[in-house]
Amino acid sequence: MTGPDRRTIRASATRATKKAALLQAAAQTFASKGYHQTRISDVIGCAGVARGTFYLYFESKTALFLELLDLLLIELRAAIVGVDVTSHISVEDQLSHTVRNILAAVVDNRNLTTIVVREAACVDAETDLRMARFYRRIVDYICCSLLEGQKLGLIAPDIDTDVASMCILGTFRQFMERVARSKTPSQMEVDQIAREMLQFNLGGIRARSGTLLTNR
Amino acid sequence: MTGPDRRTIRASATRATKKAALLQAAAQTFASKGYHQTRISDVIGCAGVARGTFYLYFESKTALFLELLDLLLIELRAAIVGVDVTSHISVEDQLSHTVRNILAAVVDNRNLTTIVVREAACVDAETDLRMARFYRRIVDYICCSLLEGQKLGLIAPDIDTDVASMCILGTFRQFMERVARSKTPSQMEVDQIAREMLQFNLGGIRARSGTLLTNR
Amino acid sequence: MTGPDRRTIRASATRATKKAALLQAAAQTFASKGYHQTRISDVIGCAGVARGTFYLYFESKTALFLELLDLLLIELRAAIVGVDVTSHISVEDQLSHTVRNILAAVVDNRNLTTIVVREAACVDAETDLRMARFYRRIVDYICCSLLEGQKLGLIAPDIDTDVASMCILGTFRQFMERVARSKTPSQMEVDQIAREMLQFNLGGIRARSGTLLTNR
Amino acid sequence: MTGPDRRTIRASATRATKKAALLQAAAQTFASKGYHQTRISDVIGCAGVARGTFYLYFESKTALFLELLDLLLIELRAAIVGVDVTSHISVEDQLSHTVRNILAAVVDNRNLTTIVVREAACVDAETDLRMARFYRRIVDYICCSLLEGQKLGLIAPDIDTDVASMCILGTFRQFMERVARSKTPSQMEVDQIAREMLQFNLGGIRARSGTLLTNR
DNA sequence: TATGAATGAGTATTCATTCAT
DNA sequence: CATGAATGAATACTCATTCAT
Repeated sequence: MTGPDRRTIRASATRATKKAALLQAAAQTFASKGYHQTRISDVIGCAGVARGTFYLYFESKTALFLELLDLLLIELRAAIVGVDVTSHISVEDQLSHTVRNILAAVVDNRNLTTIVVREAACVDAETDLRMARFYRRIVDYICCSLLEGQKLGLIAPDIDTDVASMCILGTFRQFMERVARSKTPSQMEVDQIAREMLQFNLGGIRARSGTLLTNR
Repeated sequence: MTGPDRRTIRASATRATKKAALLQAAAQTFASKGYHQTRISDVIGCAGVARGTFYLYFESKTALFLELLDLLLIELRAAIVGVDVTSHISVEDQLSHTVRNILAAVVDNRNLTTIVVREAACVDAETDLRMARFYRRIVDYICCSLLEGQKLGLIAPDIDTDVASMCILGTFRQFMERVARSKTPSQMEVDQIAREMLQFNLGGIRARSGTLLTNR
Repeated sequence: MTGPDRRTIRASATRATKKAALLQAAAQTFASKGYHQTRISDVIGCAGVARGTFYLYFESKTALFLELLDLLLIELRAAIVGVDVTSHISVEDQLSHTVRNILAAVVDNRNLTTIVVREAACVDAETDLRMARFYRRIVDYICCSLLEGQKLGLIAPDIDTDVASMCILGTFRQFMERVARSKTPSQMEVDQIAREMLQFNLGGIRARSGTLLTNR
Repeated sequence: MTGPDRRTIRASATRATKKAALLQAAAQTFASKGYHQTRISDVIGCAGVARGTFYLYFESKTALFLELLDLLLIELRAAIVGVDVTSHISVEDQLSHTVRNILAAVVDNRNLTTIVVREAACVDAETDLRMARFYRRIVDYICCSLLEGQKLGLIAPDIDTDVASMCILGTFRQFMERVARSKTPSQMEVDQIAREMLQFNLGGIRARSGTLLTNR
């Protein structure tokens, strides 16, 4: 009676486990050896799974990469929370929270970040496209937010929102790069970076009245 | 007949020509198809050179990539001119000039930029290392400059120079990414971007007195 | 509940059904895609049976083919009825009947014919052997019949029975080939072919008195 | 001066040699082990050539098969010579010559015949198509010839040329099958078979006046 | 019996590199 | 210097078969 149910449950549990194991193994191997240097053997060896089994869960090596890519992009999207100007929480605090979220997502997915930062563009036309689309959307989103801010009088009207959004994205990507390359930063470091990155970007979109730097 | 000199000259002329042709061909092909999708056949076909000849000029496909990488890094290094605080030209004007230089170098070497931005990290341990080193040096350089600025009282002392330099590099890299992906921007666009990027970054390292953005 | 008998019966009924379904599915798939292009998945998918179940009924893919092969060979053997010279029915009428039988068997088993004609020789050493043996027996049988006919004075003694039997088999095999390749011929067409094929073969073993064809 | 010429000559000689060696090796291996059981390793091992070299001369294993197939078909086509009714040589002698030619071509290309007879239909859609087309053309050719013969009064008008041409082709194909399966027949045997096969087929298209066989 | 997830041996093809000419 | 035919190591993917449930 409980036979089939149990079997089904166990089976699907195994299924989930196997796929997770493969994703985990791939994340590790891709991150340490790079996509092109990684052989299917490496992944299945690391996951403790037979060769054929791999293709039970993934159509191809590329498809596997794509799933990993999506995993990170989903995390990042989730971390990006828009600002609610009607909220009683100050915009800066909201932004502070979002920045911390994003940096945390990057740090928490160090392997994925490494993979994405280093190889998303050179695995495949598809992965390249997906990354480009992702970043374009982010830039567009930031740009729209800035324009909105200008309308609301929160941001100086003489800011080139196009360039500013590009710069802001750049600062975040450089952080991703840094995480991908250095050892995982401590929570304290991340907090400090979040704070300073936010300040830097806020400064970047602040009104350009007068020059701060002068050599006389 | 007229002696070895002439032959040598002609030969070395040809030599230079062939190598240049191969580099040019590789830059094009790598930029359009990507390093891993590019076959030696593609390069020699495009350069009009025989297969064996390729290996007279380059040790390997990787070595070829490395040379291209260096070409761009040299250009970029050349474009980066430090600020002379004793000069009669204002710091901001000097910076403005440098930024314009850098952006121009990027735009002028669009193919190389594309290649480097997309693949430097996933060709090889060596290329990866070289890129990392290059960017690390830049960050260090910026960081030192900022510290210097703080010492001179040009930059607010509460700036985290570490994070700020990371952000600044990020803004430049995002521009490289943009050039790699979009059509070549016009001179006017580049000028506008240079101006705004500089302002953004200057804003980022400006004293954080009071918040600019507030929703009350 | 009502005892083991019923269950057994039902089970064996299912057994017969499943096996028949698999044979049927295989006949179709092999005929349309060819043995080597057909995957076990295709067969079980078409038969609506689980993968493991397949191996309850057939030892291997080859064994399945062998069973299909046998099905056709049995049909063909059944269709071949020897001539009874003591019968009151004329030899030609008996032959006519047999030819019609054979052609009908071929047409009625179009899928099997297609498979056997096209692939029996290249599936396996075993299938190849079995086909060769089958055809050799047929040739031997025809040959013996012809020798018998010669002894009885029904067939001219100057006929090379070896070659003639080869030719006769050839005409039948060409018909099999034709059925395998074209659409199923109508009953009328088959009858016409049977009549003409018999006449052709009878003509082939007729006494070679004089040449029929002459260009003077 | 004679440098490049010689090299070219030698090179092309080697080229021709290598390709011929591969074709020869493939003919042997395919004939003895069958197309599907033959590995590229078998062919290159037998030809004494490196793996990559194989693909210098053939696009794929299938393409190799196709070339072998064409080799036989060309030989066979060349062996088929039409009858010239205005010639001073009797039609029967002309036919006799052609039949001998065809059988000789089959025997001389025993390996190819074996391959084609056994596998042409199950290698590929393309090979299958090519074989079908070849045989269809032959049948059509025979059929047209028979119709011509009927017009000229050389062949009885009550012959179904469609069926007769099918039968005739069948006799030849059965000979091919026989050569593919048995040891190479001696010249004498082939001559005998040619003579008898011709007589058989001539008998098949002779006027059906009266029955030869009768059991009373 | 029935199932279908797991297995892993098996192979055609690619392509960077070499080297005889 | 120049050539391009030859090389062969390297690898993703398939699919018949098994076996735990």
